[in-house]
Amino acid sequence: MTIQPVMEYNFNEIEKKWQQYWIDNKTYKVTIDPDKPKFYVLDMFPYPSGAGLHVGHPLGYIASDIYSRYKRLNGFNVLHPMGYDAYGLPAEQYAIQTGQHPAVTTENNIARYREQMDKIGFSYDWSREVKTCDADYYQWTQWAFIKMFEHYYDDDAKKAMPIAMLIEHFEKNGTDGMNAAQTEKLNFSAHEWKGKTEKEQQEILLNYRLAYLADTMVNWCPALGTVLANDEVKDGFSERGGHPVEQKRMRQWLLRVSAYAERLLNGLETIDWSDSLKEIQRYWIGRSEGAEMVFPVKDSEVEMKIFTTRADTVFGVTFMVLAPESELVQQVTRPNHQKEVADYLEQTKKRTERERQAEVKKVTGVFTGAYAINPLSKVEIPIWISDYVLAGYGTGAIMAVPAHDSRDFAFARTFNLPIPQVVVPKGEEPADTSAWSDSIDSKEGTMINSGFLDGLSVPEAIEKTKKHVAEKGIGQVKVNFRLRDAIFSRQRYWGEPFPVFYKEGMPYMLKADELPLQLPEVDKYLPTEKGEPPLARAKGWQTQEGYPLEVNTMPGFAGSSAYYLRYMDPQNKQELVSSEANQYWQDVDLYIGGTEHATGHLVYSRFWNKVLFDLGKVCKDEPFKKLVNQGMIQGRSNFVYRVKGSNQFVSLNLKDQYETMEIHVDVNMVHNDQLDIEAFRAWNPEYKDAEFILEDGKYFCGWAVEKMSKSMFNVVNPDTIVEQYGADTLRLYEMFLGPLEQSKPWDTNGIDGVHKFLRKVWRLFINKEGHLSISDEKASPEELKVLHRTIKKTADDVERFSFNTAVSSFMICVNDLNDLKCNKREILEPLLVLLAPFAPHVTEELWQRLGNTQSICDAQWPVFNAEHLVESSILYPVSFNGKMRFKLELPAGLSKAEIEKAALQNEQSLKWIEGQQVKKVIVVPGKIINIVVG
RNA sequence: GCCCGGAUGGUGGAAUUGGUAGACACGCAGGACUUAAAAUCCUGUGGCCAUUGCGGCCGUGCGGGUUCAAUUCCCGCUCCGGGUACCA
Repeated sequence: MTIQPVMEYNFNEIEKKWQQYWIDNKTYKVTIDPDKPKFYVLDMFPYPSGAGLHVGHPLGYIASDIYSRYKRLNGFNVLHPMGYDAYGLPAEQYAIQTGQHPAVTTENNIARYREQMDKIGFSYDWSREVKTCDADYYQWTQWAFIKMFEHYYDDDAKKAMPIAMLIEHFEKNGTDGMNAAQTEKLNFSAHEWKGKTEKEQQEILLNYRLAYLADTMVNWCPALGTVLANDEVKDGFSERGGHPVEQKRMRQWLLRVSAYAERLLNGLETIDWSDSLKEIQRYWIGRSEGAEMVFPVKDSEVEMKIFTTRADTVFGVTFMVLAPESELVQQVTRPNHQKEVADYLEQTKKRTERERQAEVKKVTGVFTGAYAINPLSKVEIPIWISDYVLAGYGTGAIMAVPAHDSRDFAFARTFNLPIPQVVVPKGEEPADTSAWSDSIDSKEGTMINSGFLDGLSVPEAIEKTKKHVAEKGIGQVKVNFRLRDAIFSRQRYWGEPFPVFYKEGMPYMLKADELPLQLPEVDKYLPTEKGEPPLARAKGWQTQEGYPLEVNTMPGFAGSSAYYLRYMDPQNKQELVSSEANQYWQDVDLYIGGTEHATGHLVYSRFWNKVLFDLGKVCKDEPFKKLVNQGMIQGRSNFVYRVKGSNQFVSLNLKDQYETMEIHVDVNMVHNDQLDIEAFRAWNPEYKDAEFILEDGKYFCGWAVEKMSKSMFNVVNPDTIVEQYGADTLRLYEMFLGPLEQSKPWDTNGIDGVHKFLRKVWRLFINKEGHLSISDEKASPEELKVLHRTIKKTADDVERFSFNTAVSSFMICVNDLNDLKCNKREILEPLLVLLAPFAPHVTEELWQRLGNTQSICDAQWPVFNAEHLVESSILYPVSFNGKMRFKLELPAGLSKAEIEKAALQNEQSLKWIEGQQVKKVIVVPGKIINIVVG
């Protein structure tokens, strides 16, 4: 590194100085101030991993920091906090391997994260820091869980209600007239309810509570020794670690997220998130409107209830299919088919989730020997069992329409079932289905072979069938959701303990004054010999009365579901957040984070918030008003080319002359794709005596975009950049790299450009001797135009999160001021304010040198004055047939006709018109002139 | 398979409502300053043709279309990235 002369821009010294100043003066501490409008800017808080921050993490933090500072300069009281999602699997895995307490490693990692963040100059109010593993914080996670246990969802009121009201209802009317979200449909009278034991009653109530215990099929990950939520599983493997996941039946805590499906869906209409993110959530929630229809089973009392979105195709049904797990399987199977069915069930049970995923195309199934009766056509149709029907969706049973559903089609072909066509696409004739290789689309077309529906269009037929079915009492219109309840138990140590104890095997909640229930110490972070979770190892893990405490812990998303509320009032000992603080800060105005949380955190926290909203604890139904996704920073790897069988390395453009091997090199010893040969020799003893075949005395490396990871040697640390170029350069460069939302590789090739820019800024103020050289002369119209153009552009760009173009506009401005040799205070002082959100350190320094005694954070955003941009003349591009040919300077304010006349009379136009006729002239005043000839 | 994004010079990218394609920056080439280097500054830089000046033609993944005018709108395709996957 070169040594900076004193008078030059010395970023190391400046940044240290101002970071200390901000701490000493509590510059970023924020309190409730009713005289100012609030603005809440939030980053998704990080999980503090052992690897520290790499250069990709701060991308969103820098963007949100710029926005926060910008809002503050515009007079807002800005809440901009940060904390840590401190519970998680990696710390626990590390603890299992090393025996070190996860609290210790987590604390170390947090310290490292903090140190790295501090070097970048963020404007976080650290006095509001939240760590999810602090008892002071997780007390409120436990509290919220108790509230969920104590409430159920009323489908009529469309909100959460106290469970006491449900009990009251049961005592008066039983289940009659009650409309609550539930796991299983129950029917009992008030008399029956009163006749039950407490244990039985408690079991029944679990069917309704928002937090409940139930036997369910869970995603069990043997390698991690725990269950996982749906969003933690990708393609049959755990998202963290990539271990296989299988289905297993277990008694677990769940959150009744599905009760809020409709509200979670509708809420999306009211918030400003990207369309793609909303689309992901819509799909995940998966609303579908259809009909529930009843098919009687022949020679039996049993009725099969099915769900379909295409009731109109009911005349095309040739068989029924039950999910293997369906309760009806036992009821309908005929004695002479018992063995085949039992064999099939055994066989499907053995197939893991992974195999089912991998063999989607493999069709399996078994006939039950029973027949159902089509309620419309009265035709008898066979009932089959197949694992392509899911127990968890709809009713676990379907009516199969093979001609118009590809899965039903494949099944019918495999088992030789009839395939009658019932919908004919527009402009086509009925076809011979035996010639088809797949089902045909039936979203549009005309009904055939469908009794009273014949000749109707698909939408007409759907309506008519629904009506018919409702009138005849065969079924009802029904809405189904794909969204599942969230499994909330983890068989792990490093998470929030449940505030739960057991009496006669039934769960009960601790009292509010018994919280927090602290995470106990254990001798090992492993399951017990009996296979119980690690907390079962804790000594005295029971209540004072001796009741055993829950041994599962909460999942990762528990702690992140309400942290944004805690930041509003982080030290409150009485409540999660006071109503005063909540009324003032309300909700998050801007949330920045990665799109990977689309189906996890961003669903759970919306759910959690809605529950608290229903309980009157928070004032907003939706927690995150606007959300911006930052793109991922990918790695950019560098390669050297070793000549095979030698210790010789050949530069990129000469490598084709040799037989070479591509080897990853650490990108930190490559600059602009040029290898630092000395660093390379020192990197690894193997390369100590390496020889090089150079181009023009330089060694050029090849490159590729890959994941940022240690093994590719392409991890870049923000601290390295800060040391070399300064935090202000890092901030500007990360923004300059491209649009915030776009994923892009980290590439330092352009960083010199932004660093050079900051030095140019410095020199506008400071002369070669290192003294302030500033003039109080009145600014020229030209200088004012440059400034005001930049004020407008910067504000517009920041408002629409186009930070890369904002940086460009600063560069243009500084280049222009350089050309004008401008060193006037009237111009340079406001310019500093514009730049302050992007480069807070250097602007503070120059601001102070200009004689200001207050931090630039509290300056005022300059007022834009359009008058300075008024032009007396306009340089018109003149096009012929749409092609720009020359430019014509005309006075501003001419009429269309005058502009047209001037353009046609111009000497240069004659050449382009020559020999042709002017057919038309288009004039857009202030923009363009287009002359059509031919 | 389905849904959503994207594709612009050697590179990152700009063009906000259909109106001058390539702003800004990197890299590269040449020059100034210097004993030399670094730093700094100046000039050029989409491709092809012409180069004596002017200039001309092509060009925003590919093929069509709408329009006076298309990177921008419409139709059909290719490739890349993300989400999701038996959801009836």
